[in-house]
Amino acid sequence: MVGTKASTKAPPSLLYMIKQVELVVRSHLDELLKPAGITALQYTSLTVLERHDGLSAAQLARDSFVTAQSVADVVRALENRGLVRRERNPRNRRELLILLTESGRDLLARHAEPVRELEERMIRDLTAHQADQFRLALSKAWHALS
Amino acid sequence: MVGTKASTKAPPSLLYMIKQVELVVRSHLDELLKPAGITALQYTSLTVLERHDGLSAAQLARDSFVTAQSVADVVRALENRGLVRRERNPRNRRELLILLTESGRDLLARHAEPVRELEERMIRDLTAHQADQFRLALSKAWHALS
DNA sequence: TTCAATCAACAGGATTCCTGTTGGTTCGCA
DNA sequence: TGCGAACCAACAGGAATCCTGTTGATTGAA
Repeated sequence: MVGTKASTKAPPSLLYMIKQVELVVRSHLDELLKPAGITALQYTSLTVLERHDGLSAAQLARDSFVTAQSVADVVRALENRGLVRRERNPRNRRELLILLTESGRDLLARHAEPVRELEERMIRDLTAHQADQFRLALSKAWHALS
Repeated sequence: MVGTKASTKAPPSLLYMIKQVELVVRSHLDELLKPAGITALQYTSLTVLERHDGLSAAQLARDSFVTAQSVADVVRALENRGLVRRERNPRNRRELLILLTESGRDLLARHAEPVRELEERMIRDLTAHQADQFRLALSKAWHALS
């Protein structure tokens, strides 16, 4: 992070620091996931589906502050790799539900531990209480802008 | 953030929460910057140059955990818009220094206040102390992964 | 001087994101 | 009942962001 070191100027903004942390996380995730042939964004989408299997692309888009079209690009990539499949919602024929496949669940299981270790490394210099406060601050920041 | 509400499942990971906050920040920034015709990423690059005018693309790349080639794409866009110019480093003829133009400084000045308001809105539900701790946690997280 | 490291640039391609449009589905309301 | 508003997926097309691999120039150190 340029500007971290001693300087007479103002500290970097919180907005900038969040971006920098997200950036370094993504670079580690991409490295971790390279053997699996998927990007950090694709992996993140899979973890969302792990929590909420059977979301529609429109729901996923609203959650992600991007357009449905952008989500469709990611979902198509995941579908081509056989990690998700799509199925018409029987209760609402407009919607196509996105569902994890066995292969998708396998991929998530294979990477759960390395990703957990990455997160532990990120907060290794925080106490348990500080980590809780960090989580709380992120949650409040997200709510304030949503 | 899907999964924020009551659920029997585990809470979303910190890695995920960071991404979500960065995402919602970027969407607000993009909205803010749309009239200026630049993206959130391009604006962020400009603010880095505001702090450290005359960086080389290679330095910028190392700071951003992306390749020099990716940085070059952003810099080219900024150069085409007349917001930065490039100039051979007289002390090291390999390097091309990236410098803000008057137009670039104007753009930064025009948007400083709205961006500051966005950041204030983000932390409106945090006390001053909590905001400081938030900043500290982000800094420690960044260092732990760099 | 020679060799490794560094830097910018080019080619080429994948991914992520957008706007705008079309057509099908659902739902409320006249 | 039917009709319009809202919603959903998909297509076309394009911009922005990222990558690998390569080339050539410059630098600095052995």
